[in-house]
Amino acid sequence: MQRKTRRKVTIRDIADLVDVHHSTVSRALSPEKCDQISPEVVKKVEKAAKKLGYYPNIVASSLKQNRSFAIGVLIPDLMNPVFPPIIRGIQDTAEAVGYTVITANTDDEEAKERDALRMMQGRSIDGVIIATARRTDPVIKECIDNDIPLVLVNRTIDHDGVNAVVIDEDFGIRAVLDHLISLKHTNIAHIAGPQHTSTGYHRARVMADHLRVHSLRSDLVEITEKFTVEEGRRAFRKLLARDNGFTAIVAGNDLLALGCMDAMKEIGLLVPENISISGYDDIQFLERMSPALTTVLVPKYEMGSQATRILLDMISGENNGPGELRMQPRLVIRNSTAVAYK
Amino acid sequence: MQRKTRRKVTIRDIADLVDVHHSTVSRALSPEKCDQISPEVVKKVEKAAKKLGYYPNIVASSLKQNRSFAIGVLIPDLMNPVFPPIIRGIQDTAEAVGYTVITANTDDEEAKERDALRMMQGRSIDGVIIATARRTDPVIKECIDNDIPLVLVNRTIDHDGVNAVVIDEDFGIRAVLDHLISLKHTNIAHIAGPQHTSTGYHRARVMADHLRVHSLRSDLVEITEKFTVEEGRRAFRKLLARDNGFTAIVAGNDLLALGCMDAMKEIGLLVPENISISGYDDIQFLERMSPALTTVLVPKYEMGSQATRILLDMISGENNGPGELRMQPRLVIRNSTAVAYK
DNA sequence: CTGAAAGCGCTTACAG
DNA sequence: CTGAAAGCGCTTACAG
Repeated sequence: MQRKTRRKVTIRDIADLVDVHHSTVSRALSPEKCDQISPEVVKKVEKAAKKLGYYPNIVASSLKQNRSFAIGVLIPDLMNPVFPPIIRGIQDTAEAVGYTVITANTDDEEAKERDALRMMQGRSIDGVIIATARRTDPVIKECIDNDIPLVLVNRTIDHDGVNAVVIDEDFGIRAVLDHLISLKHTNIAHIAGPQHTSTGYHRARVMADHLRVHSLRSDLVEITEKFTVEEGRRAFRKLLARDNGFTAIVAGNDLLALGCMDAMKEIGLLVPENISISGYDDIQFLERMSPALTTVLVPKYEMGSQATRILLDMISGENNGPGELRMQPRLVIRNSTAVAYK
Repeated sequence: MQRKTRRKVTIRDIADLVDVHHSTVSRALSPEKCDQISPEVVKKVEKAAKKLGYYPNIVASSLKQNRSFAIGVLIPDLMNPVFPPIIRGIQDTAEAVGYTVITANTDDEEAKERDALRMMQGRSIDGVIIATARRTDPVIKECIDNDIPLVLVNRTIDHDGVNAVVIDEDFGIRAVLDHLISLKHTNIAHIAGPQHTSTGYHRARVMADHLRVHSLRSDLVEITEKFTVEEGRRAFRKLLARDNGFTAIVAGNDLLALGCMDAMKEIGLLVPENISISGYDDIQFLERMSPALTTVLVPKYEMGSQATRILLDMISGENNGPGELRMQPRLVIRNSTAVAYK
């Protein structure tokens, strides 16, 4: 019954079977053009297509149309738990309208970013979602110059003129601070994320602003180079060596917070008894940890799907100019924060 | 300086610049064929390519060669923490040799699996890695019939004749059981994964075999429909309602174990004081949970990269026949298991 | 070592 | 409503 290496069935096979020209088959099978073809022919073509097990060669169609119905996604690292939900949001939204998504990990290295983008351009992607933006980012600038439809997610760049889906950092940081202040904390430290990222930078800035508004110290800050557990650990030790006059820490994200907790454990400090700590992002399973980390929930899946919607609109020319979509985060209070001990 | 909507530079642009035929350019730029071209011409072509910012149109090349240098990956759900490391292993290995990977979530639904595979075939993928296998799987059968190079990862099918990278379940389960037996547990329950998956099925079978070898009860089993926290919770309650004579549980994977722990917490049972529990997979952050879950570490990243290596060999015709690569897991003892209380 | 031609499977003006 | 032709950007026998 089944031949070895069966040749793929093409539009021409259908044309032969129905006895029309293959261009007619192409039209009959196209949702936009099938109304140019008589209903009877359409029906016959559809039947033949089904019978032969036809499915379109997207590669051929891409080449001709110079669009691929694929979008690219650049993330630092899939194994960082913030990203899977974002990507799932992207995939679900893109696939719902027949788009394929290609993701690449850049490990925050500019070279990998460039390579990934090259590859994606070689595959004629119709647009790209970038979660790896640095505040001034030559790769993104290049995308803009090359007119690749583009939306940033989570992080953004300093210049505007580009679509981005980000978090209302002011709201998020203020929620944490108000929470800590209500717990009588007056010396609040900040383990800041990398300052070349908008998230690291803005959270730190907003922190300082609000501390000043409350007339609290704003100099208990340690800056990290990466949003990782190890960097959080390192920064905590450094901060503590410099000044131990704080009772609470606002970490730039959850991984940094976990690193701080590791460092505290090592030297016998208790959370929250000695020091309260909060994270940012609300990655999976935080509620099961010991102690369960208080954090700012970032709507990851929704950011992914919103970014995709915007990108798809750009691709179809329906997007009305670049802008920033600012999503609302939400404070999630768990038991890593408690009343200040002194 | 920069024109709006610049036309992409093609092989013909280079040909014009160097003043050779575009087929010569194609050969000069091809690693395999550039030795058919005089070194001077190769050099000139390369220079021109660089100058013009040329990068190949993979879509066109795919269409002609009927291969795409892309592979597909089918997983149930990116947000399940087992999969990111597997995928990262796949991506790193594939990208190192110039391949692109396209992943799709199937949510364990056959229809989505079919759709995803269709899409991938439409994109002329050169092969596919499947992490969603059921023991008898019509979709996989279809792939085999269609001669799509294929390797299964993590789960496999009952029939052989297909490449698969799996875990040595016998070794893994035995390690857990020996550990629990050494802690004086004699009534050991099993929260089994779905029996239509090879992992769920084999772990349960191996469990029963080894319990019998030790002359222990092997009837304390509750089967789940999905590898999820919620199913673990449900199964635990059901098991407990039926028979409470156990002091330890071997869960079919980590998520099921977490579900059991949730259920225990709800009714005031302590882990490990009242009941010891172990998981399987060793997903991220287990060591930070309370209690930290004892589990069987599955080398996820390595499984991904091995599966990819095998697939790439199949694609290039270097694979010597189908076979099962069985990876060694490793018991990780944490504090969810302790000496039996009675 | 290089060129000219054909073709991969589609889509789309252009006719009629 | 349908057909014939051209072409998307490559690759690759076939010549020479």
